[in-house]
Amino acid sequence: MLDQYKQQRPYLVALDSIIFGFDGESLKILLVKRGVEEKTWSLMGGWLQPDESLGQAASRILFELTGLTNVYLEQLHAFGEPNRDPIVRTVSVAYFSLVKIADYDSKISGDFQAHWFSIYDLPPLLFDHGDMVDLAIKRLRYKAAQHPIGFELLNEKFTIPQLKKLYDAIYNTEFDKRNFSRKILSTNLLIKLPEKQKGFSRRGAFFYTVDTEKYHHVADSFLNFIPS
Amino acid sequence: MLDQYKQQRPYLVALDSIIFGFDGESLKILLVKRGVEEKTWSLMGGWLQPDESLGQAASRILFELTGLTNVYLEQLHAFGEPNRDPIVRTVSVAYFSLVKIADYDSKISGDFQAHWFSIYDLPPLLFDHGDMVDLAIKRLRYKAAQHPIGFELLNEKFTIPQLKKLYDAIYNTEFDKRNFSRKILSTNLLIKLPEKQKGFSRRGAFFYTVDTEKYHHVADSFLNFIPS
DNA sequence: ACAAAAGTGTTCTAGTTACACCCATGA
DNA sequence: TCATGGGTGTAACTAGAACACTTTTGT
Repeated sequence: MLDQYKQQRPYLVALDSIIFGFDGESLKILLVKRGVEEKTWSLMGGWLQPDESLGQAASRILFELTGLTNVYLEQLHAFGEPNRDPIVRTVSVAYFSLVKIADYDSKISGDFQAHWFSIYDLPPLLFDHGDMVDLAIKRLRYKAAQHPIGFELLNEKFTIPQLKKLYDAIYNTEFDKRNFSRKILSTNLLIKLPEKQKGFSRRGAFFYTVDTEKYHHVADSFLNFIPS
Repeated sequence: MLDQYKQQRPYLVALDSIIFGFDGESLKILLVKRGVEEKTWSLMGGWLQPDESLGQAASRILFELTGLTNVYLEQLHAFGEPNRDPIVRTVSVAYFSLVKIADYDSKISGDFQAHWFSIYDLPPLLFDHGDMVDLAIKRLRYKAAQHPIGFELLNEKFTIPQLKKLYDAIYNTEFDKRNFSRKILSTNLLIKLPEKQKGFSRRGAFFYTVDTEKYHHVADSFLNFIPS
């Protein structure tokens, strides 16, 4: 190995994931109580292994703790304050993830205590995980305003009122349902299904599904997605 | 140290900066030829030291190589493919920086060969630095569309035509000067100075300067900043 | 007086907002 | 039949796009 490399100090590299879910009413984050600090809630996290990329590591850790695969996962920010982990200096790369809460299997996390918390009512968090969450919420709002990523938090089939509730929850406001549905439908990203949702309202709302073809194709070209 | 930590492998952590500058005509990036790979152009980079945060390290490295302080520096993305550096596994956190090209002192980089390249005419780059640059350009476009960060690339005093040329260069297009100046001035972020630029055109264009007070205040609240 | 860049105004269009009533259905 | 949530239309306003002529001044 070259001198230039030998002189350098290595550091532990961790991955932490902010996992967003939506239960139909409010926007939630999945937190766990784990190892070192059993008394404090923290994000789901783990260590980078020698044979994997950062994204692969985040994805693996998410799978190990939740059983979920094929979820929306995006790098958020690297955190590296010298003392962010008081035991050993660790650089943590935070990811944020959007999951379909119904697909999450709570048995998987096994020895961990895991719980979904409303983003408006979070407990104190380990290390700088609170900063990570704050940034993730900001990023979600920023991003969801311009790209229709909200679908990632809903089931395959969903209704317009459900989607509106999700956006209401993300922005902690109430959008106008007429403008909302007009704007959403004008993207032409939704396919109306013949079935209606039963049981929730008397009339029942039509189910829609995402035109995944178009969705992935245009995913990068959106601006100004929030309705009034 | 706890077992959980001991079992983990540490990695080298590097910082690499994509440094944007604008010479009045085209948008440029500062590249160097350095140590290991003397034949290949690369981004300015260095190693994370034990006592500094990621941002501090990026800032220090930028200073050491360019003499610049107080520049716009923003974290871009962490890159961690297992073999991105074929010699030793290294995680690199990329930053992007906007500097006033006139302030850059080429003598500082000393033993390094350093050169400004047009973003539309870049040489092959070391490791995954090409990916970093691509992402940085994308981010600059995305960001400059919504936040008036363009000022960071110009001198204290600048003219509207200069600012338009900068935006033309960023987006590789030509904006309409009437719409451009209307939109820029409508932000109320510019203060018109009594002096005119001499020597470039016969008539001379008025200088403006940024109302830094307002600028920093509203920096986070901009959307839809690109004129037609 | 002319060349070269600076500066400025208007019309048209498209998108956003605000707002209220009828519909379908199960109980 | 009535209560509940689902679904839709229109008018006013605002922002963006397209477009051309006049002004200043050094040579």
